Amino acid sequence: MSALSPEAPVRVPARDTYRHGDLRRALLDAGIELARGGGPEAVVLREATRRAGVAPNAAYRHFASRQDLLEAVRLAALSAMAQAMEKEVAAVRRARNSAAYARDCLGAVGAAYLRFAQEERGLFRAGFAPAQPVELVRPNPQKAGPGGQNPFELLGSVLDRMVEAGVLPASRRPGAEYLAWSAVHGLALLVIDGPLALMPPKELQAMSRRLLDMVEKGL
Amino acid sequence: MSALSPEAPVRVPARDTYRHGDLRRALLDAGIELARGGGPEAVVLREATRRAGVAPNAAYRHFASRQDLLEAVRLAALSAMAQAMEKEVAAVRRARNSAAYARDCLGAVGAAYLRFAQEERGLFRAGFAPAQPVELVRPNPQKAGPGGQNPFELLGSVLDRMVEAGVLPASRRPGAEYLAWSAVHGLALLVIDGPLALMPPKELQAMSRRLLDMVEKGL
DNA sequence: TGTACATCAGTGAACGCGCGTTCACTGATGTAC
DNA sequence: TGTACATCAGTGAACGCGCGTTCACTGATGTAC
Repeated sequence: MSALSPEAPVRVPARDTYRHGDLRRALLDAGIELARGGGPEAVVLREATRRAGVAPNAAYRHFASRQDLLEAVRLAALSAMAQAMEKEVAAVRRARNSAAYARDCLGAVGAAYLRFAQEERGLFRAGFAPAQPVELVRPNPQKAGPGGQNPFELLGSVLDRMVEAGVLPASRRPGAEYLAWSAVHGLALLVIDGPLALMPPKELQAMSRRLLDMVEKGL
Repeated sequence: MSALSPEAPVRVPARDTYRHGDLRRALLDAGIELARGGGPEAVVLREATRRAGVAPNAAYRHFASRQDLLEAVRLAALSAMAQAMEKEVAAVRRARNSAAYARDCLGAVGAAYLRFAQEERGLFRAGFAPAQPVELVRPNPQKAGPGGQNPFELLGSVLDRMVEAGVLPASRRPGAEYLAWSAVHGLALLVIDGPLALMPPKELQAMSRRLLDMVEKGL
């Protein structure tokens, strides 16, 4: 990944004026790229300004602190994740009965989550960099996908659909998102940071399917 | 936690000689205490030497680098965790039939894992600080509990017991530890770093039980 | 339509920080004779 | 039992590092008259 290489070509915007244009966006983009390459701890203010071709302190016109920039990156990461999930759910074919469809949607959400964790390891980690924990579950347009739902809400919708389709007893619905989330989140972390990092992709695929199966059956 | 407070009383060993005695042990203990208070990133070489009452570079007689110290702390953390798990499993009463007993043991392993994560948040995080991912699953006496098994092996033993008791079909045994681990690990992380941090302990308890239930049913 | 002026996005230089790590050293310990 | 000497655990001083952040500034922009 070029974001990781020390001599990565810095994209200097070649300004005609010393006014940047949209420095906030440029810093955020740089921050996202940094997170993509090295997770939350790679989001370094000075490096972001370097990539934007600007003096280090210029960042303070747009972000109150390094933490503030990181927070913006976090929201962007969650939004990207929501987008990936929406896309995967949208691709589920509606042909069969509603029960099977609802189940497939849950599978799609889980699979998208796991895929995102693997393909965007750095962003995934940045998305869960501890800030104030309250917010993660509340609606927030900044971390939503195109459909306006954040990852957590997307999972909730899919579970609702399962209740409607009669696949999930309504009595078991409350809190079910935490159970499903736990299982998938745990696997994601064991894969990207932990002992499953070396498992061949084939087996990993199978493991993911088994896990989603377990969740569905166990919910 | 006093380890976090900046003016924590530094325990100076009051050496009679300038020879320390067991500096390696003292540095390791300091490192563990640091991790306990602030997770892996709080394991700072200089601070460890400060707490041991020794010059910063003295650490290099016993650890090749900061990373090396952190690694030792990681093994200690996993060992502490194994110990907690062993204790909890040992406390399960054997009275009832073997099937119920096997199931209870799995519950005990999971519950101990979750409790350790909550009560020893920093150590827990240090235990999973990414190093070389291979090792986590292989036997290693340094991360074992008194019984000689590391956390992963403990989980495996309990699952074996379930197969013997006829609670878990043998065909589903291979890889089952990853499924169970994923679920519990995910919940642990959502609780200590994530959105479940604010959930009242009562509800958390219930959530844990539901999760372990899901695992057992879904395996 | 032209000018004066407030606004504010960026500059340049500097700060203090604590970190990990290296160097050449000193002085206690244990062993060989 | 006493002495010479190798060993090696700790010292003291210093290094370069990149970081986040603050200061007083400069110069382009947009607005009011």
